[in-house]
Amino acid sequence: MTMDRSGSPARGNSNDHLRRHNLSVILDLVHHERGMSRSQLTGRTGLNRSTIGGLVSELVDRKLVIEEGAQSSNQVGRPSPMVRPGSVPVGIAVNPEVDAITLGVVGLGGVLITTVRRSLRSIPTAAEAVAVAAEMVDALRPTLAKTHRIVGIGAAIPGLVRSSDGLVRLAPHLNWVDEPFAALLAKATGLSVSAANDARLGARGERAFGAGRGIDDLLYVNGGGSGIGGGIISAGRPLGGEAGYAGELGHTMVNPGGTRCHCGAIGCLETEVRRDLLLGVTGLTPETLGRLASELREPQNPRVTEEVERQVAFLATALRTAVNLLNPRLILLGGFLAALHNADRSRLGDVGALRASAEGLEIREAELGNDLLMIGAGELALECLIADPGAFTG
Amino acid sequence: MTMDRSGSPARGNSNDHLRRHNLSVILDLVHHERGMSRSQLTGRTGLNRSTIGGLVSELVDRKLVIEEGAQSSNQVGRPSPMVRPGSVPVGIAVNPEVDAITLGVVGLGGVLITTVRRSLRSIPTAAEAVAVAAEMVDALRPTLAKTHRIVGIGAAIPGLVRSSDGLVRLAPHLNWVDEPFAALLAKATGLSVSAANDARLGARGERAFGAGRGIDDLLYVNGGGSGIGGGIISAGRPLGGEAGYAGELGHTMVNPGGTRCHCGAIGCLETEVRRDLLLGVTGLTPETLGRLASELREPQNPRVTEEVERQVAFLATALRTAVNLLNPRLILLGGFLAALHNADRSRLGDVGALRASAEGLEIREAELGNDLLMIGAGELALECLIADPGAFTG
DNA sequence: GGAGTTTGTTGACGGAAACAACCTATGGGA
DNA sequence: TCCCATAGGTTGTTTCCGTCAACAAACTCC
Repeated sequence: MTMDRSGSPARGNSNDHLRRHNLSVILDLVHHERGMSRSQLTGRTGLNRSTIGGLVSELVDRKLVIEEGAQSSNQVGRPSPMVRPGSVPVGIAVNPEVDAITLGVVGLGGVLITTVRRSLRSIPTAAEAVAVAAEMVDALRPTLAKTHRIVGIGAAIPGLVRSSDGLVRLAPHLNWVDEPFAALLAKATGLSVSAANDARLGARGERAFGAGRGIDDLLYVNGGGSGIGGGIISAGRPLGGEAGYAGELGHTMVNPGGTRCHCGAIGCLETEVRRDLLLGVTGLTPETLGRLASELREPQNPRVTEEVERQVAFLATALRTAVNLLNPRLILLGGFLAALHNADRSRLGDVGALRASAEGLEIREAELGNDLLMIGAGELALECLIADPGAFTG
Repeated sequence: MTMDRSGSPARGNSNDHLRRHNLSVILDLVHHERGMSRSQLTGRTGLNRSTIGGLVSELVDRKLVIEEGAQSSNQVGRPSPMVRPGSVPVGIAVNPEVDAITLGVVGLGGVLITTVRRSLRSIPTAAEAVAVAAEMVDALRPTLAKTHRIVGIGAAIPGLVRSSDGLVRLAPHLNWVDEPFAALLAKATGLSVSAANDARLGARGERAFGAGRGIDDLLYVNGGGSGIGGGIISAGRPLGGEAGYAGELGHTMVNPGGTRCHCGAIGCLETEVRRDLLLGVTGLTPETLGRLASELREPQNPRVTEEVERQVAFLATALRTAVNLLNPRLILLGGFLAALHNADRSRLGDVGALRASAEGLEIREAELGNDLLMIGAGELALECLIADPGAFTG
């Protein structure tokens, strides 16, 4: 509405923005809490209850929320009806990987409605991935059309993604360099597409609906077969940095005498702390990955203990640096890092950061598991809806 | 600014907040740009010119801004009057150090009006520092009372400060542990006091009025006689983390074979990159510090070159980690780190971060020099005024 | 069943900004 | 010098939105 010619965003607020903001705040609360009573909404927003009434009924008209009959709540006074996320608007999550493309349909409240996975014979080019994803979206459309409306697409990419336009700068394992994935997918589907790094979206997912709920400053670190990624939430917001590349904890230097990383540096966290080394000493394979946590916790072999200690020490070093730099309240570990943490909680319990920075710190394992990327990417897809519910008409 | 808090506090916005927000936006623009014409204000805020007229005249009435006669501006059309920061409201900056306490009077627009420094014979306890600072404030009061009004106090502390209440958790060189400095000073002066780490305020100062103007993602790193501190600005906001301790870049691990740091870890940046070592090889003393930059740039002695190379390599390692983690657009180096940078720009020109993260990166020297802490702390003192100009009456 | 409590509903009220005219002020270029 | 483009001032109207107060509804406890 109020666009600005000088580049920087307009910062004034008109009456129009006020309503939009309030609608957004309410929808955001209902979405993230998966339902709140009207009286809770008045308490949380500080708005008058008649105002809440008006705003909620607008959201109901737009089919963004539904009102349920009041529940018996053992409290005196008139019971307040529950406002729950509506099921009409959905976002589509897309996650291209080396051997498959996964799609998810995600509704408000972080509900993963459907997941579809298509295996691939070879590593897809960006164009191929777009074609397959678009085809999968088209296949979903007839079913969805009956009861849902697609708001947009969020893509979780295993690589560096420029946030401004969804350009994939580098996805090493897909062999993508400077591929305009989001733009291509938008053109192929006619939907608005946002893309971001998978670990960054993992952080969003855990913060919104996982182990990081309600925590404003957290760090999510994920260990996968191809490396270590991270995502930072600061003051309740995802921290992207200048272009969206922030969070690359895997390239923290932890061992100057280590091996050279594909990034050019030596002794990065992800060259020292590696899943394949753990699989090697435990005799597991990517197929039997599920047993990794228990094998590490009850090692059958001194070499396992040794390797766990080695990797945990490096992980602790990297986390120490991150804690000193970011002062998070919570660190969430995902993938094989969760297994490492599980195996040696004592060592990771105190990473040795500055006492003040560390004293409020908790280190836990991520919660959302396999659904995490779908939920995080869905969050990205639904973001613009929540920012401006007024633009949506069910 | 005051609008979006994604935490639990009330997040709704009433009509009242709207006016407050708009006043705040305008005052913020005028403050940080040190003056804008009314037509520029309409452009930047997107508000109607009659609205701007009303808001500006309220700010004029409150003596927060003044309007100057229009300037001749090579443009056709009626010239627009300049709106400049008013000189009435001032903040007081306080900086306790081991050998002195410095006070500054800072006005809107980041103008440092006065500086007063009182030397100390010995390292002050917190109580002593509070007493001296309060005395100095009282000495300033009669003069200031004629033409100014004190809005509050901002303190720059060489240590870890809890942002919620200004408790100094640890200031190693002052030997302070858990001293409620802000609360004590507030009680002694009757003014509202905020406190923060000095490097964090340096980052704010440079971002507001120094080399970081207009840059939303930057990292400021300062090297002093007692160590290395840092401050992060992310998405235009100071990054504090859970309790305000974020930014401790000095404790990034850069050398596992290094010496033990007072923080307990080994090989921290600040144990390897040290001003005293540079002074040692150049034969300078803290008193002749001014010549450090030139001595490093034109080394008279191979040992200087060697030490510079050693330190620059460690600094580059720490910056690499920070760039990968934060993806800033700008790194500003202050103190002796600026001299190091000056001595070996080529090495620091590319710290070896991920290509995408590094490509938009610039490394420069800080600009504000001696006034930096005063300006940063003044910014802190004036913060609540700018957030809610309606509460101020000249 | 009545008292007390909490909450939704309704309509009047006031604040704030947009918008529309219309006029004035100022400076550049033809 | 005149005309035009830009910008501010003033006044009124319109629109939107949140608050407020009074009332109605629904539940608990005695």
